[in-house]
Amino acid sequence: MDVTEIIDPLNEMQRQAVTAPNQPMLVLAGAGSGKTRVLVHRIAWQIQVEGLSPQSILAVTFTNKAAAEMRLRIESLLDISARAMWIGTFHGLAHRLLRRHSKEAGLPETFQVIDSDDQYRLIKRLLKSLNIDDGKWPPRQIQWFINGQKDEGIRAASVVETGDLFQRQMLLVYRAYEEICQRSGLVDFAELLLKAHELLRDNPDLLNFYQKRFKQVHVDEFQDTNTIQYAWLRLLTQNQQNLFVVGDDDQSIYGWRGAKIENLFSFQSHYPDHQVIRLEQNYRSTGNILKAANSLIDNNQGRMGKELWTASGDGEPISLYAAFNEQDEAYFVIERIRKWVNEGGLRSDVAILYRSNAQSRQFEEKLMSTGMPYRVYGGLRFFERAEIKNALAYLRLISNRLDDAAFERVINMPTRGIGAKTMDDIRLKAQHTNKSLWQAALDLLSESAFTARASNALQGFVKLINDLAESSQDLELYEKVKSVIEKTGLIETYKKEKGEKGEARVENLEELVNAARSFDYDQDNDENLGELEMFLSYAALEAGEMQGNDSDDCVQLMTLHSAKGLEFPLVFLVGLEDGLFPSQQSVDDPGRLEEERRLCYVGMTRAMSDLYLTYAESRRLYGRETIARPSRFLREIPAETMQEVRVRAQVSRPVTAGASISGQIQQNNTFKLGQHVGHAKFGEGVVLQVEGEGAQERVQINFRDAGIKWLMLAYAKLEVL
DNA sequence: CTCTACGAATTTTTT
DNA sequence: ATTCGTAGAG
Repeated sequence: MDVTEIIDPLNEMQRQAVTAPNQPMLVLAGAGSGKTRVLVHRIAWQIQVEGLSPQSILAVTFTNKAAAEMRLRIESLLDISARAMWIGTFHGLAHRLLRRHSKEAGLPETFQVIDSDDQYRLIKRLLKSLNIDDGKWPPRQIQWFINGQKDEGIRAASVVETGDLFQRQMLLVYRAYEEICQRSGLVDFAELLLKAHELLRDNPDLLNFYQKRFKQVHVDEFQDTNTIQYAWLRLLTQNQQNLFVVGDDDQSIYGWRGAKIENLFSFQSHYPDHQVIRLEQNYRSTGNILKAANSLIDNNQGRMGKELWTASGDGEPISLYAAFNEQDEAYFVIERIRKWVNEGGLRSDVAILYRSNAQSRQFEEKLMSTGMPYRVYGGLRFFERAEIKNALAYLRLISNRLDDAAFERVINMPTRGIGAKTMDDIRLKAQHTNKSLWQAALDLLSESAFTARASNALQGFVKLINDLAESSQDLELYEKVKSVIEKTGLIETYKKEKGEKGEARVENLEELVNAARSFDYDQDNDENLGELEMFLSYAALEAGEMQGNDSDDCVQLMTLHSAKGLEFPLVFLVGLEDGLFPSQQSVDDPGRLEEERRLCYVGMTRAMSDLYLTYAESRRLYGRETIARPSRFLREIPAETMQEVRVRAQVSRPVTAGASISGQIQQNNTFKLGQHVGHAKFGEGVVLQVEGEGAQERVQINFRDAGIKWLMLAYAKLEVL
């Protein structure tokens, strides 16, 4: 292969990064500057030119999606299989290490990965068994504490005690939690990273082996690494100084979950011989958008310094729309999307970005009633659905009877007459004898400690699990899954469940069988573990996307956080109000405010050619009408890049769904949004909405004294003030 | 065990 | 407003 293929598509700075000699490298890659391209080409360069073998390449990302994309692009560039390379998420690679060296890591060979929901339930149950009031000590907070400590690399045993009551309580649970996980063979996400770090730290031979094996270590989105992830990277690269990281301090938006933007600075002192390369040429957005984004982010302190520029022109100005309320905001956005589509634009090229999920609703309703296809990113993923997790819990229990989390989950699902009392007895026994719930249940059964009824029910359950384990022993994976959802009565229960919900659940369970059928076992077969166990790990580590409506041409709705890394020709950044964005909880803390600003920066730089910023003067939030001021971020954007859209003068909206589908209806011109009116009985008020036409026309009015009312225009005698 | 009612909370999310 | 979880009744 010709080296020009690797080099030619790169600009000068990218080329410098790709072809740099082996030394620590920090590539500060602005939004849209070709960061993934640099990583991919760098790896290709090392294989093609430096002669590294694929197995000496390690590349770490944060999401499975990013890892998959990188792998794909390397394969298509080099036209070789990237299978031998270690490309994956921090968690995925940590998992692989722990599977290979479970003994050295002090884990049972069959350990299983639990997701945050499992973790939450486990903690909740733990509190109950420790007799801790979960009202006073919210499980969420404890989960937060435990994960926070683990992210910092701190074990319960090594927490520095302050004598603080709060801390003492947290620590108590942390210790108990560690114990129960160890006993049940369960590993949570943070534990994967922590254990992987300890594994290398405490086993010099292993560390040495991997240090030698990985000639180059690449990290994507380095600004998002937390303490333990960076520590792990340092262990691997401290001898060979072969760490190549790509990141952007201006796009660090995960500080709230432990990401340490400081790692970017630490890198420079930990690797004194490093080289820094800045990628500032942007290939995505127009000049106006970049100018605006640059000015905004310039308000942050202590940046590493970077200014995006583009070789293409200024483009259209950014549009700013001041909506009357959140309804008006949604209507405005959807009108503009319709216009875009009418002019031949693709819906899938349009994104509506918001700060919090609750904001999607307004847009969904209006999109739905307009009949415009859309897709909301972010809800429950496939493997996180309750029915799926129930089925998986059965499989887990079959694989490992010590799995207390799975036991608790399915002991009475579907209901089989094992109630709270029986469970309490089992928990108590387990706690006293320091055994698993399963063993405790067996012990209690042999002691005939239950009423006949409870005893029967419990025996039935024990037999069910044992029989399932035995009968499915030699079955194909998908047959195992099938047999589980049928013989446990799970699918039967959901079939009886009324309505669409039950139907959807049955479908999901059937889909689970399909997922098992198409599970690619060979790929991960190097980890001497059963197929079922690998499938379960896969389910936990890769929760799977939502239903794949990818083929349809849909408007994309998502939070700003989930938009990172994506780009769209037309972007609506909505809800730009103080208190909403930046969120109320951040406005008083300069650090958090800066993170919000970076979030805004990320949002703006998603736009390729057209960017709309909108805010509502009044918004219904948590059931209350609130008056908001435009976001402070708007004032940080230069006026010459922006153009205010005024539609209220000509168009009276919102319009109802039916009306807007039928198209160009004539609206009355008397009662526009925001119009002050008087009513004989209700007094003075302001028009909020107008809908319907002719005799059906109604207006919604916010009366100063009487509150918000809908009035039929034909009957209500309204007076224009 | 299931159903109803009431109260509390309510940024962001991946693994 | 809405959702979610728990407590108490049936």
